[in-house]
Amino acid sequence: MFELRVTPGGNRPIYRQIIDQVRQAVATGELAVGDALPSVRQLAEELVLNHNTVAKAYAELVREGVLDSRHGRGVFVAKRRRVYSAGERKRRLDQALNVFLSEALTLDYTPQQIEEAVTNWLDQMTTSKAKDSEVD
Amino acid sequence: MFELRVTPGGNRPIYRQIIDQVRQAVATGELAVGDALPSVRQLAEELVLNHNTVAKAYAELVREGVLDSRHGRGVFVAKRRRVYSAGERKRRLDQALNVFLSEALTLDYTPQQIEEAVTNWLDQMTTSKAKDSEVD
DNA sequence: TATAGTGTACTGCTATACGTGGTACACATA
DNA sequence: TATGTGTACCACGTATAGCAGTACACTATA
Repeated sequence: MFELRVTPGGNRPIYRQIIDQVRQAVATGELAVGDALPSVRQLAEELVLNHNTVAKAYAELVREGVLDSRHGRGVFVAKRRRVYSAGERKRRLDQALNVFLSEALTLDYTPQQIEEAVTNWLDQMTTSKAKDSEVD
Repeated sequence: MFELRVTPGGNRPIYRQIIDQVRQAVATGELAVGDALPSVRQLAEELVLNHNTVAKAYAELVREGVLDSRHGRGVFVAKRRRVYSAGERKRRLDQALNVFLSEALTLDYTPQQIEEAVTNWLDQMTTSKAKDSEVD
């Protein structure tokens, strides 16, 4: 079962935390294509949040192509699809990478340690569930 | 010479962009220990910003241990030092890594492509200038 | 000593983001 | 018909981002 945890008052906004965790769950295969997510109000009640906050997170995930929403039915994990142009896609990766590496290097981790951490996480995230991902 | 570029109205706050770029410049060695940074007002004028915005970015970098500020003299690249406990340090790395990987995987990059991108950037960032970093 | 440049700390103001609370409507399903 | 769904509002309070201006203490240099 898909579990979500959230910490209000953290450095990261609540709806962002939801986005991060859903992204990760989809990436690892913990949530498979077609799986239903908890309804807006149900998840809001679980996490003691306002339903608008949950809806905001879901809406962004739909915009990103991670989720599909069907009016009156619920929200579901979407079939993999590209929502950004090639340039925009690369631009977003570069920015994310730049932010991450600057942070890691500032924390005084060595390049070796960083590469190792990345590899470990990727292994951990992708070996848990088999996934078929065809990419150009 | 150390150059900075900033885009207002972007998804990332201006003072954050300054922080990111200074972090990166220090990490790559483009800015060496002891180097002076542009003064608060000078940089503010260059970037057409308020000096408070620059001061805010510098203040955070001082808090992180990246910069030293000497009253009446200026701000300088600090000698490497740890400002976080071991636990906090790891916690921050994990969060940064989680955010980055979720983003990259959502963008539909494969683990192989991600590892390659990380390696390339680290090479590019660290081969430009030699750095001595002793880590436990 | 006087002056200029430095970091720092305020106050006030505007705009935006975040989150809550409530209401309402259209859709789907049993 | 009744219930649960996504979605779209509005109002409100709080926090963050950024600008503008002012002020003060420090440092260096003429």
